[in-house]
Amino acid sequence: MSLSIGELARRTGCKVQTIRYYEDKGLLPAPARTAGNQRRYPPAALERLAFVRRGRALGFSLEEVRDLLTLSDDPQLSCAAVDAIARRRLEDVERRLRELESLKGELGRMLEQCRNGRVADCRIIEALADPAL
Amino acid sequence: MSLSIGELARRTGCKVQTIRYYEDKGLLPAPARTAGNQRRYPPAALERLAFVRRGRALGFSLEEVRDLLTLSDDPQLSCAAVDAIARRRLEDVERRLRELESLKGELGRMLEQCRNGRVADCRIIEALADPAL
DNA sequence: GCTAATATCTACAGCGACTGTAGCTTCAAG
DNA sequence: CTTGAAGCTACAGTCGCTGTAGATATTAGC
Repeated sequence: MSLSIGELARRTGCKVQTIRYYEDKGLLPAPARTAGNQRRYPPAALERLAFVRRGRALGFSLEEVRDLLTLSDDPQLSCAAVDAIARRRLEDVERRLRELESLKGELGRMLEQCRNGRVADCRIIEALADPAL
Repeated sequence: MSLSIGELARRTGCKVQTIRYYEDKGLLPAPARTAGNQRRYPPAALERLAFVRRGRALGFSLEEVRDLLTLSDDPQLSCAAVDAIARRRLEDVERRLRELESLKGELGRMLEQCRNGRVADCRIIEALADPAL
């Protein structure tokens, strides 16, 4: 019926401290407490936390996840705001991809040229020390 | 001849505080000081700092950069260690690239399906709320 | 030489998103 | 009723900076 924080953690693959952290940051509502002050969650908390985790796994910031949660709580709203958040995120991902692609290229070239000799002749060190880069 | 920290910052595109931070973390040697306790750098500091910045731009951690600096300071050593650091970094980049590619795919699919209607019908929110993901 | 503007100094707080720790209290099983 | 696991709060630490406060130093113009 109601879940302890440990149960909730186990079932969502999330650490206990992280759940408390999300509560502190306003992503999860403060749940009921036992007489001894321990948190007891309704089953719906599973879905809420899973939503947060999936959002995080997709790279949304906690703030974006909070916004998405707020939006999802009001189904009458237009979903343009949701679309905008996801679109911004996609642009971030694409920019990061381009950056990483070029890093990959540079690292790859550096490694290819490394003859595994002395540091004195190392192309990797040279590349890092080269003012032209 | 010798550079103030501000000059060094201006010439490397690095913030003054960042330079002090690097010194604190052992990436840059503590420079000479004026009578009034201000840092004065020899010209070689420009190259050292540039090395650090290029390493960071390539995604090496401060610790990796420190290791690379130590290696580059001893040109007699085999550069196998340098190669290993760069190789590990390349693997990180490649892993991250794969992750981002799949995120890009997911975000793209979510956005494609969004009809810009009500939140109630929003595919993005649905995707986040879907326990199957 | 004097003043005022600018630069630098140290020490510390804050970011984001957790994670770990200490020192308790509570809960559940036997 | 005991014991061990789980939970509680509060706080420190991670990484790589960045920003701030309040004091001191340097430099340029007059």
